[in-house]
Amino acid sequence: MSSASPTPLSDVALAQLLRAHGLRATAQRRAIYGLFAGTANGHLSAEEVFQRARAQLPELSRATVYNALGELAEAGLLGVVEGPGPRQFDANVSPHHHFRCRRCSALHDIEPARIELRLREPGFEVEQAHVLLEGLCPTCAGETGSGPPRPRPVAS
Amino acid sequence: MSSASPTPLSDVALAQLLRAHGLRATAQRRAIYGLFAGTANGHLSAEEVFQRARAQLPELSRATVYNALGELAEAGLLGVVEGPGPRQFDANVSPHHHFRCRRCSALHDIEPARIELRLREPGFEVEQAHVLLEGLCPTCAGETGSGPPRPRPVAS
DNA sequence: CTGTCTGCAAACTTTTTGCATATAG
DNA sequence: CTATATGCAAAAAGTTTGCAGACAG
Repeated sequence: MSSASPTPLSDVALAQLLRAHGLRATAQRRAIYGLFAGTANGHLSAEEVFQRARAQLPELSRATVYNALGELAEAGLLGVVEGPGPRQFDANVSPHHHFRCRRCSALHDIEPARIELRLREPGFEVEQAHVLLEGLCPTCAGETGSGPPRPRPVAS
Repeated sequence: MSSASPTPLSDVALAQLLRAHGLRATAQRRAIYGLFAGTANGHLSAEEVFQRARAQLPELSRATVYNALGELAEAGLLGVVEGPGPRQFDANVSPHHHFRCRRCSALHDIEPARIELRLREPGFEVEQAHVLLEGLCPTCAGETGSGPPRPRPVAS
């Protein structure tokens, strides 16, 4: 979780990806989307994107960040995670779920294949499901409450 | 869904409920919580609460509404639903899930019993699950795309 | 009475918008 | 060259806060 950036994706590749999705490959969009390509399954808020991207493009404005993120999300290149606090944008576009540990506060990605979900309610046509599970992760479940509860700050 | 208000709850009952939860039974809180008691499983935003409650208490201010809603939620009398757009407060405190129709934007409550959910991931101890389903509700699924797609603004 | 709650207004955070300029294709 | 994207700044939307006065208990 510390520095897993398995897909540094070249500027050229970024540009091609953007254009393949009907977006002009501007420097701003390349920088912004590049952040996600280099952040594995990281979740970033608009403000975080703004701060990081501005390191490369000091002229960058928030409006552009919001525009770009919205366009990237609409193009299907980014996922959006709503919740308490600011909207989070997610490099992981493939549908997936989350597990939050009530002890260490870590947020784990859960692959859809790992979850068995069925709605027994006639008439409703389910197209997508967002599941947030809460409880104890393997690590914290192992430490049988003997250790002190670690309220890990925020991390991800 | 139109006017199911099975529990009009008297002012006295409201006051007792509030005090039972450690909150002073002020006129504002009675009016605000009364809205929910009369709204079955309705979801209301802070602004909607403000508008409706002000009908009874013209002096009511937004700050008080936000304060009261926060206190009611913290006291366990209201649930909070985060999502796109404003925070929604929920009269239904018992754990349950939601289904949002992508056509009419309505938010339906789904009882936990209606959902079959299992995590096939060893080590994780699930204690709670929050499921948000998206798709077509019975009404919109019935209108087989023949009717014009109604991107109903916001309504709820 | 006393501590909590309210109303007001202002600040704050997050996101959107209008318009002139810059740039991708 | 032309349509689209950017930057700036201001506004909109949602929420929180500080403080003097009001009210529940």
